[in-house]
Amino acid sequence: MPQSIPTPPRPLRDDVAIGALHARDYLGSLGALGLTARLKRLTDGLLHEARALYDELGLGIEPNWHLVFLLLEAHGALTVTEITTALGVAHPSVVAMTTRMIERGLVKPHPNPTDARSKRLRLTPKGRARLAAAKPVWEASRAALETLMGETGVDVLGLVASLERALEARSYRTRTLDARVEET
Amino acid sequence: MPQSIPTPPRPLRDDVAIGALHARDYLGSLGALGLTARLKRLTDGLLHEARALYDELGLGIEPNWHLVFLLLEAHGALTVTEITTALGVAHPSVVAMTTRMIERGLVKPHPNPTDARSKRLRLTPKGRARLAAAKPVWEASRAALETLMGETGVDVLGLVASLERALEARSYRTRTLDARVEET
DNA sequence: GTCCGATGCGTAGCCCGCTACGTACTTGTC
DNA sequence: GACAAGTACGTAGCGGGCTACGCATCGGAC
Repeated sequence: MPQSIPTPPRPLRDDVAIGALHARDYLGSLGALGLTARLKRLTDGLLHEARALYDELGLGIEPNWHLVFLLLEAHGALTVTEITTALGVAHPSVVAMTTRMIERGLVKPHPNPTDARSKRLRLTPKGRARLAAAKPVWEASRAALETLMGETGVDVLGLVASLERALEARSYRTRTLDARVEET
Repeated sequence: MPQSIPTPPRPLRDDVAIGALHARDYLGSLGALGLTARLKRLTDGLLHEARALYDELGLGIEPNWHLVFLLLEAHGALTVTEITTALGVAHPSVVAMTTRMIERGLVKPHPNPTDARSKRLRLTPKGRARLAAAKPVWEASRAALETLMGETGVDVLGLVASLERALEARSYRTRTLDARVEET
């Protein structure tokens, strides 16, 4: 039987400061209840650190453009929809990224001869230069992440893949609703 | 030796559509390079699903308020700073959350007799009612997450904790910079 | 050829996280 | 008591994600 949601341990007097509450301690004490918050903190932290690092190194790009760069390098020219399906995000997110990449002259839209609705995006010379400058950093980042994962002694990539698969098979929403019914 | 960043497999003709690229396949093929993006997708997905679920059930709260509710329930009244340190996020994020909770009448600020700069936040009756209504859902969510984690056969919470510890000891930024130097 | 549903892209609007900065109020020190 | 340094909170501004909606174009059915 899983531990239930913690109830007030001992309601302190309201005019008295609580003792030092530390994030890792508090979130950790919640078990699965704090999991999503911790994961969000973790991934947001990685993103923000990456952004700071990119600025520091003067890469002139956003960390999130990473995959778009690699995709365009590998395939020459892609439409917004193609990028969207490859990355598995909502298309407005891709539009937002590519729009800014276009504004900065890293990517250029070319009319699509066979379909006037879409346009193919291609890296500009400047975009290719930024990509080349960023690659060593990505390579270092990859090495750092592999070391980090190695330290944990867990197949992190495999775990992420199995979580993706599990949630694709049965969504978090469904799982929660089902668990709710069973309780009743 | 780790695999390096994939180079264009076979640059397609630009006016030709690429084959079906699927998110899980593409991101998975990148190994560690796609890890942060996949984690972000995963956690954002959980957040958005939770939001939709809360709306569907008419809870009238945001998923992220979860921890603030539990914290206030357990400690009666807390300042913004106390919540900030407990959750381990930047204080403007907490301000944003609590401001909206106050606007919706779930939380009420009380002047702090010993320090005019700060104010203590306390749940209102309405806030306590929302909390009570949400608890069963959190309980179901916890059960669902525990089952999900169990399916993976990995100690997910332990893994997250060890990642947090490892990154706290040596930041992602530092790790990447160091890996960069070693390459040179 | 015409019409209607499907598709591609863009915008609007909401919430999340962060850093940088401003403004009170406290506190420590001379 | 006065002043500097530190602290608590709030705001501004930037980037990220998503859903809902609008508009033009495509494509298949008739």
